[in-house]
Amino acid sequence: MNKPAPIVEAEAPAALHQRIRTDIEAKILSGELGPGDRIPFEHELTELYGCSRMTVSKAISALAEAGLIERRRRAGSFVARPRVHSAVLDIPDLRSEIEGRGQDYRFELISTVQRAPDGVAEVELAGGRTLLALRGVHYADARPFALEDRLISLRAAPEAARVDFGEISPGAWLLEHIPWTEAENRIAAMSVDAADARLLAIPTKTACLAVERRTWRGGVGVTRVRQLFPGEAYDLVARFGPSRG
Amino acid sequence: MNKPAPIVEAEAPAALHQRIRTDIEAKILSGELGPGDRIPFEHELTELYGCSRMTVSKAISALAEAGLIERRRRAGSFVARPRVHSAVLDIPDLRSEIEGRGQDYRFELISTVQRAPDGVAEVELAGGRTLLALRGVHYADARPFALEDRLISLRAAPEAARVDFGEISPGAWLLEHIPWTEAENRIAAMSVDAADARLLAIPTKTACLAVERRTWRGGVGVTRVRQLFPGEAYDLVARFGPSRG
DNA sequence: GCCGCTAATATGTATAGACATAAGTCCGAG
DNA sequence: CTCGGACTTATGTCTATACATATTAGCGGC
Repeated sequence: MNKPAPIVEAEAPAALHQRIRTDIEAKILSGELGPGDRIPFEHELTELYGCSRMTVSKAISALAEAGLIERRRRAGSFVARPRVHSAVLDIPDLRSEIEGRGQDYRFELISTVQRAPDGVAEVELAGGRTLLALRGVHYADARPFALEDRLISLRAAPEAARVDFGEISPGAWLLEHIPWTEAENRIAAMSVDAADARLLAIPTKTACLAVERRTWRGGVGVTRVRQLFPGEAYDLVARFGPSRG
Repeated sequence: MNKPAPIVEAEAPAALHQRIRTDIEAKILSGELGPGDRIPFEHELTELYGCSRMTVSKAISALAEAGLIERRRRAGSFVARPRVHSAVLDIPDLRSEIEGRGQDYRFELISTVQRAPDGVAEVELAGGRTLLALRGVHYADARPFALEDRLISLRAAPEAARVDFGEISPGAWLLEHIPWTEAENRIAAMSVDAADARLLAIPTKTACLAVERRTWRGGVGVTRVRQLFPGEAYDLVARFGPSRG
């Protein structure tokens, strides 16, 4: 869990535009250039590095796209000030997550029904058709790891009606057959009720991490899934740096 | 909380390289081009769009950097297959988050001590010096919103010893004075103990979302903060699309 | 068949020049 | 003094060209 101090300043990227980019990036990250400071004009960097403006521009544009700097015509390029703490969150596929720990993975289907929509999210998912509703438990070795409640749109994935989700977990099947292009994740904490607690083999009212994910493919709702993780057993790790802009 | 179906195909970005980029992106997101498929060679796109290779290259390189496609010399460019569910998580500044909801923000400092390190994370943070330890509550209007436990490295931020954190919340002060360049966030669920519950004005053992963040600046530990949110009152939202690679 | 050389090919990087566009500056007309 | 328009400047986009580099196909010799 320790963080190795990154070696900075040492590497010399082969490509010049990348060197320019990392040079400036280093100046910003080290604090030598603070938010609001102007970085040198393109024509100054052109002289400094003895290269053409395209090369400099490529470097600075990349930084701009990464949100580190802000470019303003006629004025110059400025170090952006960080706004929100933003991080990349990996929400792993449960099977690979569990097998990556050297444990056996198993998905046990508890129930599966087809039903008409009866809620806002359901209506949007269904698009006038019925929905597939699944409930199951992901196991790591013999221990319940997560409880999953899932709705699948039979409009987006008609084949889902004929799949045996006792064989393959719905997440894995969907990723293979109806990959999503947009997603929204919500993360909250909640106490498990008696029924869920029994399925997870934990005491009632244990604090659990609830992850709800809704996915779309080209604007059409594909699935909505709620996964409940016993709080002590699991945590999500998000890595990385500041978003600016 | 509804998701408006994105209008695709309609917009025509001013810049040609962006149009090429969004064209290909659309083909990938719509599924017309699946993982592993080869996209047209640069020279083909050059003809298709009637432009120079630089322009095409810029578009494809951007897609490659975004992880949507993979480029292989001599072979061509291929649609990358998505690997993990990855999303951008916004962890907002609490003040702006609360004020953005039209509520009053207030930070109340409960205690502040300087102490020598006594744990792994603490030792790394301290770097042989003492640490500043803070405890406080973020309020939205008159209601407790989050409980914060924070360690600040006096090596990375010696000025912190002289700051009145009753006036400005530590997070805001740090962001202003010692911005971080790397961070690690952990998210878990837990039941509050009696002392924390009293500070948050909630029943003991309520499920809470626990967010722990450690930040560094150029490899030097800056701060470690644990924030406890009453589970019902708050959730984190992560947006966006698949990470590939 | 296997090794190593050569040739072909697609991408990677860079250049110099051109014109477009947005946004300040400055000055003159009213 | 203020409102517009002309000028200036820095970035934004694009071209045509050149050479570098990685990877594969194919061929010749053993």
